Amino acid sequence: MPARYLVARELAELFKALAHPDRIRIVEELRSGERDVNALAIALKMTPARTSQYLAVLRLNRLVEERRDGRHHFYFLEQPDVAQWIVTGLTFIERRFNAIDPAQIASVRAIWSAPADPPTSDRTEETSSSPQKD
Amino acid sequence: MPARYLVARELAELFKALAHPDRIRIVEELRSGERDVNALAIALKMTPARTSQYLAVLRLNRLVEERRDGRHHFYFLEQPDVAQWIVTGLTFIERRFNAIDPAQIASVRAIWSAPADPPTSDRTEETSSSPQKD
DNA sequence: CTGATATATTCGCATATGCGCATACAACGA
DNA sequence: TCGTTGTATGCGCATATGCGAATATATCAG
Repeated sequence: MPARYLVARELAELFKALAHPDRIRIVEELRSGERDVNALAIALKMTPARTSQYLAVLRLNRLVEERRDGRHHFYFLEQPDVAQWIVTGLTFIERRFNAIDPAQIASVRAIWSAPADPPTSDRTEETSSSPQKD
Repeated sequence: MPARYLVARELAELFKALAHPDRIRIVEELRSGERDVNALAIALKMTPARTSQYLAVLRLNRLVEERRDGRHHFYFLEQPDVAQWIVTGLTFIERRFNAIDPAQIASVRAIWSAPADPPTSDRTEETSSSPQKD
């Protein structure tokens, strides 16, 4: 079995794992440290169920790891470098359509490239009005 | 509309475009210069129809460009850096499963990282036994 | 220990998208 | 016109997605 094809297949799996906006945003969120499922769900405005499913996909691809503490399941980047790699990918979407203002990409690049924000010390119980730089 | 989500969506489109082994291999082939559809189809052991479809996906995502010369449609990387970026992605699949021998990844990395082979001067008419380092 | 609550995962189902294939169609050169 | 080259279309199938409900699992009160 040709090695090049095998490797291409695994690469394709990696790309598939990241081929969803919400999964990319999860990686983005985790740059600044571990989060539990609920905190992620709130930050990304998703249900815990979907959040958990996306995390499962990322976990299967060895992109995140789980740490349990009581009822909370904390997730963190298993390979933090992947975040920077994704940022590099912004280079290749700048020429895509005109759907995106280059200034928006620049601002997102700045956010991702900046030293990660420490996790806000919010309690996970707060269900709304968490500060977001969306 | 939150900029971060918009950008994440475009990134996800990029990942989707690359989320198939054959499309990755097309990028790989094009590292060494432009190829026409038939040459790619032969090298990748696919039908011209599928090859053309995959090229269309890559073209929509601004990863390849087309140059027509008579009956032949030549394709080449619009953003050659994307090949090196994909190679970097190999870093993140080395820990995936044990499906792949690390030595295989290393060899593929070497192939991709090496200065691209000049296109073999094969005629496109040869339908089999083209030299491959699979 | 029992029951109630908080947290996270899994399941079932409907819909959408991607894939592979075959085939029809279009563009070009001889 | 005829063969070559490439693209577009339609079909069957598999997989991904989104959502709500059901099911764990852990904590806590009594």
